[in-house]
Amino acid sequence: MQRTLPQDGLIELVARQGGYLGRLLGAFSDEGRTRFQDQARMRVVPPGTVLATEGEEPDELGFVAGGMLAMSKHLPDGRTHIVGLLVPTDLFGRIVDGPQRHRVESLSDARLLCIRRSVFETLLASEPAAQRLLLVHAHEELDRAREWSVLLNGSKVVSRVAAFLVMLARRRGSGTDWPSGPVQVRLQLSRADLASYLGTRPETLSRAFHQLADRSIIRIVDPYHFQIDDLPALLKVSGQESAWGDDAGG
Amino acid sequence: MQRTLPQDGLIELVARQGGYLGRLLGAFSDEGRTRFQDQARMRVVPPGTVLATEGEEPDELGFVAGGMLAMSKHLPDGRTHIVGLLVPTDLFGRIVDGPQRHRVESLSDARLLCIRRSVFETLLASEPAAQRLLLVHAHEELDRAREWSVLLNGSKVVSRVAAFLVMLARRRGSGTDWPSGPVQVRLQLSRADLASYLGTRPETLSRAFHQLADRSIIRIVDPYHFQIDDLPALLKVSGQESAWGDDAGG
DNA sequence: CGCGTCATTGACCGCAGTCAAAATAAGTGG
DNA sequence: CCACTTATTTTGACTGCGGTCAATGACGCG
Repeated sequence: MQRTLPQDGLIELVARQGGYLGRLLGAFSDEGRTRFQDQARMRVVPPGTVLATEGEEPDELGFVAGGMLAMSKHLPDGRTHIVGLLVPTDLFGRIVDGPQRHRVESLSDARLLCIRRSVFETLLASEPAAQRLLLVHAHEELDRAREWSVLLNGSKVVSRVAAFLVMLARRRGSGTDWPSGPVQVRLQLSRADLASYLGTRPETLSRAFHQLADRSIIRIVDPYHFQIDDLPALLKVSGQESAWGDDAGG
Repeated sequence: MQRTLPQDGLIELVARQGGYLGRLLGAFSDEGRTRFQDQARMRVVPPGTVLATEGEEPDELGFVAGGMLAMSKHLPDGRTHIVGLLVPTDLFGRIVDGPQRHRVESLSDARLLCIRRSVFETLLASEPAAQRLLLVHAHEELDRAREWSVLLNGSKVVSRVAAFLVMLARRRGSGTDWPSGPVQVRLQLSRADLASYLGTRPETLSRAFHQLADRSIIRIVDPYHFQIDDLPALLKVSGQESAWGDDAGG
């Protein structure tokens, strides 16, 4: 069982599939892309692997090529909260100097494209377009984080669950507009992890899911698979209402 | 009553007093600093002034030189939430392209150092150190936003209020360590605004303040002035506990 | 003095956190 | 393949924090 997979093909694949890493590599010069390819290595990790802990200064950063990671913080009372999820093409680890501000841990089996921070930084120094992309991305993340804090704070748990399901569905059908039929989504998190992310408890989560099922909005295939039967209703519950089929004609 | 104040002295003052703008100007070349000084102008605005609304693309960005601004988002149900406060040396407006993601509004009388985005951007293009600072700052903001979402979600309202008071006290006594005596802090927000920021209602806020007063942790001088009588207890309630006098010996 | 604004206080109630237990899924050894 | 253990999800009963509605009090202004 090899831990280091054949790289070149995968990197190209990742670059082609778009997302953050794709755009970043697209902003690179051919030379930079080649150097990145030479220096990066692919890692495969099982669930529960801690990639970085709060306070330490890791010398590697990485892109998620498959699976799901979580960024978590722990409160003084011992509890721990997931402040963000990392999905394929997302970057983790510190781009700028300084200690890690949160723990990074794999929630599922994951494939990671890793590169030494020093290498990445010198590489970046000669790629102004990539630098700018990094800045743009940081601001996008910031906006997302603020929207998330509003969602966590302003709405009931059913709304958060609905919003999360919408997010999964949107990611699945990205690009093409909605076929108005049922769509299956897969949950890659345990109830406990999802609860931590949505700022609630597993028990309350279960109630929210079954409330949506009772209202015929979703169908619970098994604890990790859901079928969305009534997307408009789901959107309404999530509090987003519009902006699905309306702007998907790109 | 002049709306455009004498600039040069003020800019230098702001630069010297440190903070984000100070560091940014410090990273500029002498030439860049001069050009910034030439192009920036000082504005004075009354409370309630809307500097930018969600969706628009403002052609100016600015630094807060005095007073307090709020970044707010409104939910589909009509309610509005303050997602961040801007205090002196903070920057507002979009550095990168794209529409404004939240409304920016003055909560008090405020002095703003404004500059056209295009000017700032061309200025920045020849200042790599400043560019990097911008990236670092964006990531710091991101971490702050995530910490904030944990605070909003994980703790009770008294804890949030306590944390907010600690923040005010920390800002006031910045640099020097704690004299173990009572400290006065001034609130620059209405109860409604603070409630929106802390994710609660004015009524609940009032109860939290008076609960702290009943426990002799603070003294309510008037609705906008508080005296902190027992800082350790306040820290304990806020859920931060440590990290006050311990690391202030720089 | 009357009015409007804002903070405070009180009464009520619903959502969700907590504790506890049952049901289901998943893994282990015979 | 089945008995047994362990982990995870689901259901139930209870409680409390905090949101909501409503009334009172404090303050500033015309």
